[in-house]
Amino acid sequence: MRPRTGDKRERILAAAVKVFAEKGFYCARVSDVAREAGVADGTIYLYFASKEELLRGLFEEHMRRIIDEVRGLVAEGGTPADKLSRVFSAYVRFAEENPDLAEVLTVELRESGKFMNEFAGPRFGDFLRVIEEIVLEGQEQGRFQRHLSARTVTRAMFGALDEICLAWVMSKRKWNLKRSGKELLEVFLGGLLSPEARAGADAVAPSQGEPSPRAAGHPSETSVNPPPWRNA
Amino acid sequence: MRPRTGDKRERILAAAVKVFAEKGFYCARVSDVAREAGVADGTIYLYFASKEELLRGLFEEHMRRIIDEVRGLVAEGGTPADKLSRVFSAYVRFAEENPDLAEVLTVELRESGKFMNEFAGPRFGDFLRVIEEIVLEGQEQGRFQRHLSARTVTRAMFGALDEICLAWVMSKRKWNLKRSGKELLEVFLGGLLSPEARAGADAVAPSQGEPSPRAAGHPSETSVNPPPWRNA
Amino acid sequence: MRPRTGDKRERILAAAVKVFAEKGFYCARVSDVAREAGVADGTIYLYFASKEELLRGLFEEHMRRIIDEVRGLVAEGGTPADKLSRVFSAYVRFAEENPDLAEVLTVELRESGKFMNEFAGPRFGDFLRVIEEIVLEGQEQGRFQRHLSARTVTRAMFGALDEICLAWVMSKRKWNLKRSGKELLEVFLGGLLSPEARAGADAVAPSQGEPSPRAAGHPSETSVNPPPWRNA
Amino acid sequence: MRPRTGDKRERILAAAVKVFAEKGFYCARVSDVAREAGVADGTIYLYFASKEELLRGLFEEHMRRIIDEVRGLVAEGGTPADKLSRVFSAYVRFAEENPDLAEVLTVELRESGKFMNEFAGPRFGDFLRVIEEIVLEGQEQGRFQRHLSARTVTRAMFGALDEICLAWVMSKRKWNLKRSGKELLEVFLGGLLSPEARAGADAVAPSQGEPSPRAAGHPSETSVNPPPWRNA
DNA sequence: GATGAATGAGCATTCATTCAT
DNA sequence: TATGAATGAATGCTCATTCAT
Repeated sequence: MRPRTGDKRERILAAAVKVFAEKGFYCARVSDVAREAGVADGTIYLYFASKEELLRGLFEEHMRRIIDEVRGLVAEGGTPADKLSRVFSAYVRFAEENPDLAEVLTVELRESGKFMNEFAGPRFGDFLRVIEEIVLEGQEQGRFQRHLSARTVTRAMFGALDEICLAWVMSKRKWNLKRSGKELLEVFLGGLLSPEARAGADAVAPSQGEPSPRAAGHPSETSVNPPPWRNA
Repeated sequence: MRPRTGDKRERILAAAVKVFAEKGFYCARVSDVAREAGVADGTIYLYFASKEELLRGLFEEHMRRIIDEVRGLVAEGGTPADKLSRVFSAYVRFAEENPDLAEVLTVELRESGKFMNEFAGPRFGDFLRVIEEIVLEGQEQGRFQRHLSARTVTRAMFGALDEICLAWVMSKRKWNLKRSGKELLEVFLGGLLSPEARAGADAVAPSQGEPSPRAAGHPSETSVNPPPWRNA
Repeated sequence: MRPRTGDKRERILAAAVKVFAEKGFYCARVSDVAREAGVADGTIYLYFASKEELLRGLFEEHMRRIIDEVRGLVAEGGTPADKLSRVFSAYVRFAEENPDLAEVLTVELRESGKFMNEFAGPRFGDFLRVIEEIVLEGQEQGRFQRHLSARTVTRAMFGALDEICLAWVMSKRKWNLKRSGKELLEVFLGGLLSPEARAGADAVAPSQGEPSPRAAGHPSETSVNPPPWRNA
Repeated sequence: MRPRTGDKRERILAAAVKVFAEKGFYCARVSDVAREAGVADGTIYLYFASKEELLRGLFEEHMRRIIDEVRGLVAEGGTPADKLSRVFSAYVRFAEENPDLAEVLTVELRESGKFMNEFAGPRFGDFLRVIEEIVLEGQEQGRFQRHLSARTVTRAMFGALDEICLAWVMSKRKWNLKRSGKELLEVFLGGLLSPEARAGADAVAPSQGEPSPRAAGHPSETSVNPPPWRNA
């Protein structure tokens, strides 16, 4: 019944994600987005004040969703390691399911400090804070090493995850991203867990459950995980 | 009136680093670079075929230097952990000493996959390969966990380091980057080292030399390491 | 304020004719054409892909019209001499009525062989072919001398007509072009007609109707037909 | 012994002819001319004040030679028809021997009225005047039709000759230009000669000396004189 | 004289944004 | 609301010309 008023805004945002991912924000023309969305150029300005506002809108919209989802995952409880595990999985799944969006958020987030500071910053900070709280919780519980800066570790985890996802997107999705996410989690937990926690049952040992996994290591691995670079 | 410092090509490259870092590649005007370099607009085109070639030149030039330096560090020998330690330190020092360049390399490296694949790719791949070889060596020696994908770990390390450095640059260098680099190394070695290696003397235990450092963790730490986000 | 006369594309083409005639294609700036047309610079690019395409468009448009008109004149029938007479008259009238256009077509047609061959060539060839057919017809009927190359004669007629018109245009229209056209026709028919045809009634004897016209020749003539050169 | 001071000027002029013929005056770069001449860009400015002066110099130089040559031919005496015959032959030979120069003089002479009026005009006028005098002489002697404007006829002859030569140059010299020149002369004399002169022995009847020349006319002719247009 | 690196005015073209319909 | 033709400021790049060597 509703004449899909909201629909058009969504179509524009979706088109923007696709076009920005393809050509980059600066190379993308507003008319490209309009064509992709099936609306007139001018129509975009009924919903967004400018091309930059369109990017900001895109950011706000999706980051809110992502943060909400991550908060939900954290609220499910469990050990901090469990929570991190869920967050890593969610992040990877998100990138797999929305590669264009992942690319835009990842790449454009960095383009221009001005941009980032002006509006990407706040939301992005919220996102990092949610993760940081998990790390802090782990440190308070004595499960994570206390002498590490939670902030640094958090940002590092984000950087690592983000880089892996970007590499995966840019390489045209040529390898198993889920598995990479699990390895990442394993590495970070390995580095984070305190000796006591490590001795206990807390550790999430993803691939260690399989006895003598892949003893030969990298040779066979190559076919499983094609190099993130070497795109040619 | 005209500064005679250094070769004109170098002056242009240096100016490009500064201007691109300030405004981003797309927002920077060629005439901005020219003014910064103290040359006429046209002069830039005597050394670079286009604005894009200027960026490419900047990339080539500096990546080569960085890779050479890293290779030198690796050639100094020692355990893989030692090598990683030196690489992490060098990377951090590089970012500290060339924040503008670090920002440009980091940010523009991501802008547009086309871009990356065309010319950033090769050099960037070389860089990653050098690190990957350290990881592979560690795995072959049984010091690093064999079941992890060296490629994934390598890319994750780069992503983490890069993110930390970018955060530091963007936050106007408000905290001790060297220390963050050491923590990063500790986390990754913690996740990488095999149980046997961990038991031995191989582990680089950066902050563990100080007995129970900063048991209170984050509260006091906050003032030491201001948040990487929260730029205001 | 904005003149609504005619279609915008037409206005731009008309402006281009005027500006190109005044300053020549290469010296004319696109913004000159825009100002003359009363549109914004960018508007021109809604109708023509480039400055060069604007010239091509101008060519196509007018040559088509001219060729159609000449074809119509030929279709009216009569002896080949009659047809040539009509074509010569039409050409002269066209130059008189569209001096700017005549100048552009004439001058730019020659500028650069690349140019000519690429797009002026086809239409221009069509134009010449129409005339050549008249000459061939005359030769077949035995009215025109058969040993002459129809092609050479055709091209010579075009060159002569064109030169006369250009001289007239460049001299600021200072003399009677129609009369020059008639003389030209007379000269060419004099050279073309076969002895038999000349003896018959076929010859168009333009000024011979007037008994011993202007026996004194050039002295008095000078004031009637000011020199085509000597523009001052 | 002379260090060839004049030599360099000649080399530059020759290079300019070649380059201007290839790319046209406006598309040719001064550095193209310099490279072709084997001198530095700046050197050109030791001999010519500007790019335009270079063109003007080229014009002056060659037109003077041409005019002198034509004057010499006229001074050889004979009937006006003989003189015209020699002039036509010389013009054609000139184009055959200097196609690049012919193209430049022909094409650039027309590009831009400003150009022509400012400096090409005078020399070009001299050239035409020499021919006009032949025509006037013929009219005074009663050999050429008196009622025709000598000026118009002269300009027409030039236009026709010029057009034929240009077509020949542009078509990559694909046919016999000398023969076309002879036909042109024949046509013009045919149109010019007064009935009395025609009856006498004055007429130059180029191909009529050969009995029943080419009775079949144009069919076989096609292979002799490939079409001036139809470049493809 | 000769050079060619450097200059910077000039211009074609793009594209975010507007607004009459 | 929606349109898309029109706008015109903005900018990468060219190239004739200069001048220190």
